[in-house]
Amino acid sequence: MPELPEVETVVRTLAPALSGAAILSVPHARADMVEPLGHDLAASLKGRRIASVTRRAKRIVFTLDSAERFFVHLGMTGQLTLEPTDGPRKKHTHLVVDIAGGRQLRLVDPRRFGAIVWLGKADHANVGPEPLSLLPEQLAKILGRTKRAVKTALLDQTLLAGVGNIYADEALHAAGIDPRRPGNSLSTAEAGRLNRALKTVLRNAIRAGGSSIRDYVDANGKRGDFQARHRVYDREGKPCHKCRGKIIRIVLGGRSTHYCADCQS
DNA sequence: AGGTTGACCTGGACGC
DNA sequence: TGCGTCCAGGTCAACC
Repeated sequence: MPELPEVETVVRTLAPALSGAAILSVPHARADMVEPLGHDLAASLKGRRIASVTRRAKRIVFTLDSAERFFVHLGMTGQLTLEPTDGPRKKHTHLVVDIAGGRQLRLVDPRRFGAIVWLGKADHANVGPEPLSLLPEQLAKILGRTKRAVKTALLDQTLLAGVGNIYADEALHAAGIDPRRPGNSLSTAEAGRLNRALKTVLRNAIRAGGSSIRDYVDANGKRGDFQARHRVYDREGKPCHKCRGKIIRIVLGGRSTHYCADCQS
């Protein structure tokens, strides 16, 4: 579900409420969703304060007053919300953190593709640069090193962090680039266009509060609006907004891929 | 070694 | 109504 704009929206709705807040206890943490396996999350969090809530890639990062960190990854169906302590607990609630002031931070994730990862003082591993602060020559270099389809390369989190299936398709459409093109076949100008398109699409999506296809909500339970402005994602058979061409759907690297047969080739 | 495929899960939409 | 099939904002490990 959640890509960079959705995760960023969750962070922005959580941070004001949680910065400086005290963690009272951890009444529930599903053991098989905590990494490293067997780590005692409750013991690590109890009595600490949350210094900040930030985003890195698709990860919601909590920094404690001890300078230790953990992050929540939402997988496909994760929802991280703030609820009143006495509010009803939804099915598939896998993490509950008691916060001072009668609030609970809760993770609901039916498919359980998400995770709660204790970092301690270690750094994030295996995540590429952030697309919102990427220079055009950096993107050109990243793509120039692979002959995989450019769409597939954009999804590789070790190359670029935070872009997922929706925004890869949307950015390639905005840049007018065929998603099947080998990464190393893009010209410098095309890489530059793609770099700009990624930033524009991601920023607009953040401004709209993300895309809610089915599950995604922010920390207050509110859905995003960006799905109404998708140009290609989930628009198979519909007309292209740019050229009236037909949006087609193919499978690339095992992922559903949408593009305009006319203005992206 | 780079690149592709299936597995991990639940639930909603669809067809019969 | 009730099955069975397919699909989904992500990421790994296991394979060619």
